[in-house]
Amino acid sequence: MTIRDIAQLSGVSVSTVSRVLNNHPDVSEAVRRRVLEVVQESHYVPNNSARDLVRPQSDNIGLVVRGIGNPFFSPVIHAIEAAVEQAGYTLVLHQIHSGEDEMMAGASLARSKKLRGLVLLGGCCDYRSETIAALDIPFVCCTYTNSFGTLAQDAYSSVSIDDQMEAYRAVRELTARGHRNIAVLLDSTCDHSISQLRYKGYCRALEEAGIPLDPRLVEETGTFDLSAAYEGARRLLNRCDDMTAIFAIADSMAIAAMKAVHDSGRRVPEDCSVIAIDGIEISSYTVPTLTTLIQPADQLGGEAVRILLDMVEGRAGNRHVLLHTTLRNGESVHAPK
Amino acid sequence: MTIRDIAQLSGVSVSTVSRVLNNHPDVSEAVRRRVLEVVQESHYVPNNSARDLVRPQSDNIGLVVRGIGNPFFSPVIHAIEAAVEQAGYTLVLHQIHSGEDEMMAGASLARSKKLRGLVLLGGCCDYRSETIAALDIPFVCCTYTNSFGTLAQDAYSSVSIDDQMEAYRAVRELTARGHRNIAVLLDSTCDHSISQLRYKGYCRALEEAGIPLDPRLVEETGTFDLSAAYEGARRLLNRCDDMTAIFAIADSMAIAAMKAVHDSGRRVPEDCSVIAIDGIEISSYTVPTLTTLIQPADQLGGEAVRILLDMVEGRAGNRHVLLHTTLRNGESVHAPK
DNA sequence: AACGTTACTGGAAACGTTTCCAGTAATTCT
DNA sequence: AGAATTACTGGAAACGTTTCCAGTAACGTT
Repeated sequence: MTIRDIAQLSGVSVSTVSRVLNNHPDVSEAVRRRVLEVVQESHYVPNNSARDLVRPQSDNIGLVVRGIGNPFFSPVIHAIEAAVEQAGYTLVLHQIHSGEDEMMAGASLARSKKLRGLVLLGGCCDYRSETIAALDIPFVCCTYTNSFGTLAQDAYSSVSIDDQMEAYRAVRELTARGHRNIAVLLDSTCDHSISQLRYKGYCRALEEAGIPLDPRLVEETGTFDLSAAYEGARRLLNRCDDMTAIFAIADSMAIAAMKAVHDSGRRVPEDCSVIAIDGIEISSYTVPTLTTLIQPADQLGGEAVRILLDMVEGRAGNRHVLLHTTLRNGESVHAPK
Repeated sequence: MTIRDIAQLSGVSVSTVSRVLNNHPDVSEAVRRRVLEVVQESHYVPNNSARDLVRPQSDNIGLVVRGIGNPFFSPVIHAIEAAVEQAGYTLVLHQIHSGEDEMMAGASLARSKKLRGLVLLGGCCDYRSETIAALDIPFVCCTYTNSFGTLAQDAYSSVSIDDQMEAYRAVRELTARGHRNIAVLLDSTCDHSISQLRYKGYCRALEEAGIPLDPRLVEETGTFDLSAAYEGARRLLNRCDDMTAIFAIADSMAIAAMKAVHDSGRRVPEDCSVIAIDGIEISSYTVPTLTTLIQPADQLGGEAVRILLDMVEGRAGNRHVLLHTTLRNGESVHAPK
């Protein structure tokens, strides 16, 4: 079933059918109705490949995400999709796995799907100029900042929270209450990641409170899943019985950590406070509820798309936007005994 | 940058470049290397649209999922993607929202992307023969059974747990321990859904235990999110102070329910037991851990793809597979006081 | 030496659209 | 009435691939 069949069936030319399908003005009402009718009853859907092939540019926006399963990403992806659709574009979603390079995946996707722009979600940000050059469409990084200075900042956009600063704020919630033996639970799925930035914030907060950095209190899990976080927290609990608080760099890790605290016979928050950054839905339904800095997920996704489309449609150049978290005062933080 | 440029740059014809790119045998080693080299350094990626357009059939398998955010789907999607990729196909993921008809979305996707087969995840299963006919490629439904008899069973495949039976098993865990005032927490995002099947299992278990069905103990939430489940559980708790157990039809709802129980001043499981079906990762990190029937998510996804590819490649016809859950004995179930 | 194979390569058609250009009929203007 | 405009329609090229077919050169065989 092609456009030619439709043309034949409705007794008009191929061009006319095309015009009807694309809402071009120059077609009579009678013909338009007739064609639409035929289209309807023959279940015809235009072949997207042919369409994309001939159009000078597609309406495709790519989203490359590392780990769709990450619960924090759910609302972000949702917001991105909504914004993209609302603007009349189509979202092409591509997941990448631990080994892959998201930049390469993005470049490949961009060429093969003729993308207008690209959103990168949850990647490692160790891009170099050559890599960026390989990708010659506008792109925006979501959920991490470039604070390492190795990137060509003016070649792309970003929108994220200030990971280092927010981590600093989180840890200050603890130091302000008098905690001094504060552990940090990191993940290390990639080198220059969010994890490192948040770790820096942790260090700064300690330093400012005059607390020396104690390597025993730093725990880095190899993979990003709950069992790894749980085991990490267990090691911390075994190693440091003077620890009074844990800063986890993600809500999901914090949930695992709270469980580990509980299983060790201690209580959250009386014996050990837990704080995190993210604000996923489920963390306000745990017992106790998690105290965390909520990332504005909707805004993150929405803003990312807005910035990207500004670039795509030539309204504005690239820019870097920082959003702020809001503290949710749950039940998992307390002054130390 | 097209295949013609590559041909020019490497001094061979377009056909030859194509052959190199598609690993056809009839090309000399020297030429192959030369072409590959040029491809490499010019970052050339074939245009997928053109490719799909000309090939008699694509390598695309579609996945239409209702609510990517559902945590239970994460491992299923992961398994599906892995299996599809492993078989040399490409997964095209499409999310649909509450209002949309997944069958129509699937049909549209199928035509426009030239899909070889389709996986439907988490939809409502109110298909009629006409609708199925509109989609003329093999498809497999994942995560729900057809127990309503309204479907043309031999027109498609399915793989899922026996929702009614497993719900029955879950509730029997409660009746066997002596519970008699057992509530059920349903969602109602679509009419003929998993929810209804699990509800039937609940009814059967009660009947078998000689417990009359009490409508006060049936709570149906409008939407599928944690806050709705939480509110539903709260209503139950307010309404029935003789209730000693809750059967939630999904882990995530159960987590919200446990929170509601806790917030009402009662304890899980001493005052109120909670059991569910799903087995998402996080539900074994709650306090207390959730007792639930674990669905074999990996197997579900893997089997779905296997069945689908059997149909696509003509190795076998359609079939309906039922998988079994395994009980995870958590801490959320106890005998009533 | 002529021939059939084999190994490789190039030309060209085809896939299903969109869009530019040209053409026709109807309508309005002078 | 004729010219100019308008409203609509059809033809054909183009998009970037793959693949069929034909062609050439080198090689072994009789």
